[in-house]
Amino acid sequence: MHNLQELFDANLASQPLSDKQQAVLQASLTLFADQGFDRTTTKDIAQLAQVAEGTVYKQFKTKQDILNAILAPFAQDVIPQAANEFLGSLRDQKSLPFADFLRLAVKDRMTYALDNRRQIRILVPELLHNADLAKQLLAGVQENLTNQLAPLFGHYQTTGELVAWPATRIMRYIFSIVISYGVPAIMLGQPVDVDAATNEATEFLVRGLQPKKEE
Amino acid sequence: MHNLQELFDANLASQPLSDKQQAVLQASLTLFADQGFDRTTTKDIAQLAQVAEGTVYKQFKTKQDILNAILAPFAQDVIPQAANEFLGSLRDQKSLPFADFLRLAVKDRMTYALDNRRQIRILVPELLHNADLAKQLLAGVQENLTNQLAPLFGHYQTTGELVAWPATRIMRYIFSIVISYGVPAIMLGQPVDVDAATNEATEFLVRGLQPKKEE
Amino acid sequence: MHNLQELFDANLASQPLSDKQQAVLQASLTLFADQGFDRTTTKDIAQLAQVAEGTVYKQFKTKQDILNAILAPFAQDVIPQAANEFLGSLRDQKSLPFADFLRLAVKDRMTYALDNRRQIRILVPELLHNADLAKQLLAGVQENLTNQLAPLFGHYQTTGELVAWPATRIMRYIFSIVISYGVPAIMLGQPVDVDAATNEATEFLVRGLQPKKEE
Amino acid sequence: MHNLQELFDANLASQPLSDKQQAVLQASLTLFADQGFDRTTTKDIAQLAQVAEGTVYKQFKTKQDILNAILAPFAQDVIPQAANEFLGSLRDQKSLPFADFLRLAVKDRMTYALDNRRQIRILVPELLHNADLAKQLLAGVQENLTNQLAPLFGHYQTTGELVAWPATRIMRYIFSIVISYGVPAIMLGQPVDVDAATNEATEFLVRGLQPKKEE
DNA sequence: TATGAATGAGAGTTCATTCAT
DNA sequence: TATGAATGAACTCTCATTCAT
Repeated sequence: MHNLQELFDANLASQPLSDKQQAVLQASLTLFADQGFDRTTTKDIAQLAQVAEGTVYKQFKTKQDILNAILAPFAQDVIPQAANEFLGSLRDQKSLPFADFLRLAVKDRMTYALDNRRQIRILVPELLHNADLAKQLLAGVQENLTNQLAPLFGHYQTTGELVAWPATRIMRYIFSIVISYGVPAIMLGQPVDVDAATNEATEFLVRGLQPKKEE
Repeated sequence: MHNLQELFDANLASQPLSDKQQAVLQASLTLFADQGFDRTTTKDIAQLAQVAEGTVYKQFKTKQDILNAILAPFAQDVIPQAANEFLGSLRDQKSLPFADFLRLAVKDRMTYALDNRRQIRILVPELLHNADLAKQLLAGVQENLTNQLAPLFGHYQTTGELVAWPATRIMRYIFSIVISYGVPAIMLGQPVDVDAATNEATEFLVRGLQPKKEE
Repeated sequence: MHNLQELFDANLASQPLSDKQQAVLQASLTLFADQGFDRTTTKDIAQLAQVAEGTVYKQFKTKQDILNAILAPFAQDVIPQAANEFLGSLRDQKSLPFADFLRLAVKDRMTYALDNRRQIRILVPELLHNADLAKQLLAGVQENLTNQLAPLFGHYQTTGELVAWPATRIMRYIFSIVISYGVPAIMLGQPVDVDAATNEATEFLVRGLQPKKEE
Repeated sequence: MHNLQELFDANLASQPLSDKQQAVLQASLTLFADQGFDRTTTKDIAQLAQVAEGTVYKQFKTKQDILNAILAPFAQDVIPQAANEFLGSLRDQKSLPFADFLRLAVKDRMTYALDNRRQIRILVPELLHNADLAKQLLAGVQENLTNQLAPLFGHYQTTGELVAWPATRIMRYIFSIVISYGVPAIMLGQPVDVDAATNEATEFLVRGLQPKKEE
């Protein structure tokens, strides 16, 4: 399960949210992503969710709480969960050549990003205007990557398939290249050919991350 | 002149803007970047600019107009201008090895991004919630890069120093790697060692963009 | 039975009110007295009464109806009832010296006021913002006192123990002095030594209401 | 200047309040007194004051602030000021017989209460639901009376014109009798014949507060 | 009968914008 | 030109009341 949306839905199901409350969250997700949090009124949300405005406030005390309910899984559970899950499956395949591992990882993360376009559209502006959230998220990601990815990279560095750079640096490149292919979809809603993008991105990353002959 | 701020100032100077109007724009730039457009009130702007609220509306008919005055240079003139300027200087140095050219380009663009952190912080959320602006900007960048960079890349591809990929693809990689080094500064205001970052980024890009031996 | 609370409960018992409805009224009495009618929500009432919000509306069609159910006994039945009861017992003791009668009356009314602190706390603001209720109550009290107390005062005026003022004037002084000793309890919940207060109040009232030697 | 209204107005004049802001306060005073604070909407206030609703919030940040602006003078400055002023004038007339002093004091305070009916109507419900305000006010009054009235009473006790009770007890009787004559005006807006009421009240108080022959 | 989720009118408050000075 | 008091539409949020279960 790599889709934040699914985790999000699962999260909601774990709380006893009525159909109408679910509708409120779905409507909020859509509207916050399209228009931004500040440009979305609670009236808009109520209309799209087909409920009364008061209903919006039955589950969530404030409009900000709705945003939190949408973003909390990102900053707290969802990202690490997804990463663990993904990394768990990778660990069993250490025998894979680095290029194949990279292809899998790139495709996985690219799919993940595309599946959660709307959450990303909401998260990005929030990170820019909320330094606390930004630091919290960065710390979570940092810790997760350091603990989980460093060993994996270490393995491929030992086999001579991966350049001997710090895990953070390697991740920076993978992450930014993957994101760069997601931007048209996230920003403009344009469709992305995941397989083609994966191939292109992987091809470039493998070149850049392979040790040189003399290294 | 690679600093958008300078172009921006120059732009303003071309119009007859009083000192107070300049102060309004400076205050708006700061506040929009820090708190976001929607969370900045015209009262905030007036206070920071040390003018009366009515004065804000002497030059700009609406709050949105202030945003436009800040962002217009990006989407219309400033980016292409800067690119032209930069490219012009590069064209004279075609004899440079690709790695040196790349290092110059990376440092230039990284400095550029860092110098214009605040504008980027304003622009990004706006692009996410304003598809028109996004398309307009993308088109401008696209055209600029295609017309100006394609020949440059062609040159290095001819000399066998640059892999035979389309200009767009090459630019995507350069751009996303450069941006990845700017993120901590843009998002969190953390200082960046431009020289170290340039070296790291260039090292990786050169590896990834060099033709393989057998190519 | 001098406690309005008891009459109130008796009143309620005469109507077929379920335990839950009783709980609603008790909770309302407490909350209206502490926070005021307007600052008490039906949710507050439901929570304190340990019933669902809908249950509040089974017996009482509106929130205002609850207030009426609490205040009606005051304006209609309760005050006159209590007065009659009190006066009946006094009539049998006409032989009492005025000072002793006054002491009994003062203690009785002071106890009464203290026992019904909460109702008074609710009633006072309501009287200030509801001229009709105020007139209704005043008329009831006036009539009651005129009919019942005037003869009693007449008796003591005949015996030369009570100054020859109109019953209303005499009652005004008794009432306001009694109330003045109840204020700390009613307003601040501070305990009152009823016996000491009775003695003080009676001492002063007897001085003020005794005919002068030459009268 | 015994009218709280005048002190209040003076207070406002000391702040630079525009005509519209004054109108807002006047309208609030009227409406809070007539309907109660909670039953008065800011729309009501704006309409009566003939201003826009936003104007209500130019001087006062919240509706509660308007209430504070009306009540603050009572709890903080105005009551002590008025008392001092009154007491100062009395001190020069120590030679007055107690009965004449009492008549002056009663008339003064009765006029004061009647002139400030509306503030009292607002203050009373607020005191009942706001223990802090109640304590604050009580403390202020207590201190003021103790410091200023005790000596005055002491004087008349020395001359044998006033019973040897504590100042608090004496004040309690004066205050409650005066208030009792103000109630019809405060509660129902009925006119009061101040001179007649003063005579009645003074007559009773003098009887009750004169030392007995044998004392 | 009792529940509590749902309702929606209306409350307090904000803020971009206007305009008399 | 610059001011800032004034505006009023629109926002977030509350809460008395209803009604399907």
